Amino acid sequence: MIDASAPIRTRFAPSPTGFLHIGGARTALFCLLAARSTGGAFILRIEDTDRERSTETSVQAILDGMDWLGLDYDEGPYYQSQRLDRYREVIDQLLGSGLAYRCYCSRERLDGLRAAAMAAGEKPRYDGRCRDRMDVPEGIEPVIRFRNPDQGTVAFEDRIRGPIDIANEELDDLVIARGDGTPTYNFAVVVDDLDMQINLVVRGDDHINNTPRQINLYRALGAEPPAFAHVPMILGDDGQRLSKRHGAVGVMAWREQGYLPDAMVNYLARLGWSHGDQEVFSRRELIDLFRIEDVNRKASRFDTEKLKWLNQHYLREGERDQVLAELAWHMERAGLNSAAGPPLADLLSVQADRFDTVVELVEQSRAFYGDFEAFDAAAAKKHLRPVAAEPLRALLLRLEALPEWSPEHLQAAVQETADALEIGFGKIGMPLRVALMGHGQSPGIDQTLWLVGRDRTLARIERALAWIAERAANA
RNA sequence: GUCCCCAUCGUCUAGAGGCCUAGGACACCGCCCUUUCACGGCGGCGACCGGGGUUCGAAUCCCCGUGGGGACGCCA
Repeated sequence: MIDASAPIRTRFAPSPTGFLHIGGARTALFCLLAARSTGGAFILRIEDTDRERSTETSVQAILDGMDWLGLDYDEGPYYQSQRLDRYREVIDQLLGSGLAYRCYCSRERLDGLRAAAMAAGEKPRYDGRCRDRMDVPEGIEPVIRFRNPDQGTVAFEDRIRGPIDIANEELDDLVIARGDGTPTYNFAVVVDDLDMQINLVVRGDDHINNTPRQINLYRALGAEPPAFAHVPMILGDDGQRLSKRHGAVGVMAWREQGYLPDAMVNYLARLGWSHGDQEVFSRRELIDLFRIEDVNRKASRFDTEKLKWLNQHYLREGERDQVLAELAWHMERAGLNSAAGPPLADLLSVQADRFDTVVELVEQSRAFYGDFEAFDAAAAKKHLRPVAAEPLRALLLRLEALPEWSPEHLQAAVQETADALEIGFGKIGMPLRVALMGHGQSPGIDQTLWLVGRDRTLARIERALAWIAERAANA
């Protein structure tokens, strides 16, 4: 048995056949948390034994995703493709001791076996035909199969699910090496986890069925299996299994939509794991409070609405450096020049609590960094009317004379203009807002003026006045 | 089909036999705040899958059913 208080060594072992998706990211996060919470180590291993499907691009995408989320590993990345000799060695060892054997059965025969078993209402499994085969058929590259025990049951204590046992009769002699000599998944993981001294395997619950056969492999190698923790899967918004149809497949796609790494991590942590009623967790708290046995058993749905809420929270309260970095990234992506307007820190100070995502924030801030083409028709029709001309003209004079372009002075200027004309604040505020932004939505008028800046403000008020005059002339 | 897993508000979850007339969060609906849009504050709506047990007492334990998911590959 594994000492529960010993430092935990976990690994995240994705196969590079796509980007890092939500489910993988959460598994990686749980691995990291389980390890760090005990002062252990988190290892990254790339499972690329399937050369057909593994790509360099995918490896990079996974690395980028983890990097963006701040899921830093203590060791790795290790690549299975670089450990082929080691697998060979273990296979020979197994072959030598009779615990594995060569199988010459054709795929056609195997397919037939499978079909027949299904038809007979049984679980498809290899019939062991080559188990004790003595002859060596020519012209066939045999696969290597593990001689699985056919008596008894394999029992293990899942750290999340509790006790699980499966009869060996349900298992068959799995292929551990392909015809070309490369190892298959179930075998390579065992060798790797052993060599890397992993003592807790955290992975998706679709692997529960693989666990007994892997345990048999550990035993055949004379080793004690590690502890296992199978985390439930994450479903899409619609309750269906996550797939390409769900739009944002990779975590980087979420970045593009304006979500922050800390929000994502917090959301993912809370999906399938909880600590009382707490919703917001810093990374430090996550490490301090996380315990793998507190993870849920039920599959959970990914709820974008709640992610948005957390994102809004982190936009407002999150670590400034991270938010600013994401903001800068999105500004550039939106084609906006951060240098052509207020400092991003100023922008953030007034816009942070107004939007859920960085993308919305940036889109609604365009007017601070460049000119807009035209006024929003409805807003202009409602607010840029002849009655607005006088207040705007009066305000223009005050603003031109303003000694200091600060929110306080700006607020006073607008208020004084309204007072002098004996009109409500809104009678001047709304036309001004449309004049400055092109539409009717913006932060408080003082902050809007502040962010737009003196030169642009004066020019835009004049432009609005000209527009009003022209419209009156045409009427 | 066979085996395995799962099951509390629409969603994420608290709950480890009495603290539960089931708590929190998101969403939704009101009200308040207000120069727009938001933020925020207050309040509301809203769930223990069904049936049997066990027990003085069950959301919590057991069994069956139902529903969902997963695995059955020379993929991982």
